[in-house]
Amino acid sequence: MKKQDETPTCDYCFKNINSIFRHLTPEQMDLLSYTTTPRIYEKGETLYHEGRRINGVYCIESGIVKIFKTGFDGKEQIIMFGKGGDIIGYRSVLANELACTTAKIIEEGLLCFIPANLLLQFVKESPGFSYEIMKLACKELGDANQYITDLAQKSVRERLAEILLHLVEKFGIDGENNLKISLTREELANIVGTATESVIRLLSDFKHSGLIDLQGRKIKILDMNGLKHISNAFP
Amino acid sequence: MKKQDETPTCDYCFKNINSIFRHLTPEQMDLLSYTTTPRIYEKGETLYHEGRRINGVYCIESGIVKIFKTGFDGKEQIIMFGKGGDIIGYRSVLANELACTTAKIIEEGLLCFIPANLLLQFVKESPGFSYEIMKLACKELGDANQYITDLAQKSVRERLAEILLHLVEKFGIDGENNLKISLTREELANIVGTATESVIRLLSDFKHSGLIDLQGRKIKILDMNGLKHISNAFP
DNA sequence: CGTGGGTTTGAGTGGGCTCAAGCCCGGTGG
DNA sequence: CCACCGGGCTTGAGCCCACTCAAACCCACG
Repeated sequence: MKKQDETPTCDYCFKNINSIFRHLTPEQMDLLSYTTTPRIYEKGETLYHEGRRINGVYCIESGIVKIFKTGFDGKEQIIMFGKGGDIIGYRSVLANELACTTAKIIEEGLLCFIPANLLLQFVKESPGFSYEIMKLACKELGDANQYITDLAQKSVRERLAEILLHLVEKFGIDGENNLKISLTREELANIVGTATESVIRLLSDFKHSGLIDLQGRKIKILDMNGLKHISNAFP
Repeated sequence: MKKQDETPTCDYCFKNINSIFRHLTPEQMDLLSYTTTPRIYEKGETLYHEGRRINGVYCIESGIVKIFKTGFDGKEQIIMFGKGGDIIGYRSVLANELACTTAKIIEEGLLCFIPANLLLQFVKESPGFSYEIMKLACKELGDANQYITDLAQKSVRERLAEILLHLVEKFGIDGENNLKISLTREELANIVGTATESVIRLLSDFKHSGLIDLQGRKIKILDMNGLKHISNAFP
């Protein structure tokens, strides 16, 4: 929560070995650093709104962003989370469509905004960058297809177990096996695609089966293999 | 069903104004025509298998391809259909992963196979082509996100109505308002993500409500607006 | 010490699944 | 030509998962 005095930098985003920007030339990197201004975004801030125009993408240096669609009756469906190193919003910019999701900060962090024209310039100029973005989209598409199948065919119980494992994979666990991301029960329900009460009952069920332990929002993972078994995934 | 004597060509795929190949140079187009050999694929043939390596993509000149994942218990989940002008399999080739879906012909037609290295060469050489593929992936990603939300939040009834409208949009209707794609009840169920019996009951329900008419596999669309209303989509 | 957001628990219900049987129709072989 | 077969389609019965509604609890915070 304490404010940082030093000028924030986007080293993790831009210069990391796995960064999608790693194929840019030094000149392009300079342009990127020059054009973008990283800043701290606080919990609850909205980066972009479903259905509105989006004139750039966000690169996440730290923090967590939830990306969701709003259904017919106003219920959120969480599509994915973004964390350090991720780039979000590129779908709508590249497809030149209105945003199909809303992005909201759920854990404060440093992000930087990259204007659409700069992104498009890099796409045109750099086949390497272009290819990275393409791979990213294809990867997400594969994940989406998997989730469609799960939603269509698996029970809520299976899906919840699977989601817990996905969260472990993406955000990791601390020294005491606690999941590093903190979500409300409702948010969990909005990932799994079920009612809040169902998540509560199933979590409590998992706890009594010795698979997890619960302390408020902290979820301690006790038996990964048990969860894998329930999820019917992760072969 | 009658065999064609003339050499098949891929004009629709390659030279159409909306083709993703439209930004290729004449030399690249020649290379494409020279390298690929279009052929008729018959109903039931499998283009590629989920979980196996895929060493190229398919361009559909005519016919219909169903693309599906196989769930834990062997049930198919249809992810999308491909028709004339579509290109399929690029996801796995570009992400350099095993195929995440299976592709099977459900209506015979002319397709041509484009080897992975040729595709990748074009991606590297032609920013225009690269951008087209990127847009395609982004478009599909948007559709996938929408379907995730629908599966998670809508009833089977709503989803079935929506799927019927999607099929009208993609495949059109003939002079008598019959849907131009012919699917088994089971296939319909495998799109919607439900049991075959549920589809049958709901179709019969829609028929009694005057929304559609049924003659074997033919589905006649009588009331688009009624379907829209039920689907809670298409604003 | 109230207030409100999040969480938990219980009761009741119904959408949609499973299982089972029968029907329809085109194909096949005696 | 007819009997048989099999795949797809339809209908019915029963059940259970998961949703809804309602009430109470917890706890951080002003």
